[in-house]
Amino acid sequence: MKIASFNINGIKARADALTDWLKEAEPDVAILQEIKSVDENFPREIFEDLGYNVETHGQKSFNGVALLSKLPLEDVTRGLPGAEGAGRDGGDDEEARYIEATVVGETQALRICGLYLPNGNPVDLDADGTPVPGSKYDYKLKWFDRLTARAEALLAEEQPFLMAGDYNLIPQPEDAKRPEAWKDDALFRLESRAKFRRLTALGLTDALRVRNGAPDTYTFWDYQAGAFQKNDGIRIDHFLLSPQAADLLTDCQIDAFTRAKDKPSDHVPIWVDLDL
DNA sequence: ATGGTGGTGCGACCA
Repeated sequence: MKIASFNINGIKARADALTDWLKEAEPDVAILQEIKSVDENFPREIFEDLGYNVETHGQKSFNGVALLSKLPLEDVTRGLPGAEGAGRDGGDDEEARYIEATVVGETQALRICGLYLPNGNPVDLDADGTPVPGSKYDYKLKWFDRLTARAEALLAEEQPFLMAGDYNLIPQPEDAKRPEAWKDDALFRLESRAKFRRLTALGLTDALRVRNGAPDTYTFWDYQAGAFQKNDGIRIDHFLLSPQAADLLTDCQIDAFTRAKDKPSDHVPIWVDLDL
């Protein structure tokens, strides 16, 4: 089963590019981020015509995640648990960044968690260096904690699951062409990386890291300054697999070719193949 | 490096 993740940076601008890639790559499941659309305006018919079931968790203008699947999507839930009081304004977290569903393979079921982790910039710190409550950076770190809590709950079930999407996180210096340029950025600061490490240390496998240790392997290049042409990229889109899912992993690749086409997203797809 | 580009949706805000 081929499962892909793709931050499309707006469904309106990317409908054609996304359709072309789906026809070429033929994933069984596509986990989408930054649809930048409310549910009612997502052009679901385009993807239903290609044989996909469609589940969205949208929002006006920003964020928004979706799942496309050739197999039925069961037990769909929207939103990361722990939203109560977790918004930046102290209210509930209403940003559409998380969706879960179960797909049933030939031998067993797989829980799929699609996520769009907050960017976290600008980094806003108190005089003593602690993230300012209510700041974007504070929201990112707390969102990481909620994701980790969700992973702990799923791990307790000892079933195959994966958490995939745009983590807005560069795990290691080798995951950036110019790590020094990202030193103080929310995507690479040590506090952010510690959160990611804590999550993976629960026992989750970074699928690309174990399947493909090739250097200069990135999933995002800025639109500016010819970043893609210079391969001045970062690896921030990740597949984290539970132990039971990691046992089924047969491949993990990045479809960087999509970045060279017309009207590309600034991200490219990453996918895994699981033997289920 | 000061967003230099690009998306959403029509004024900013986000990345």
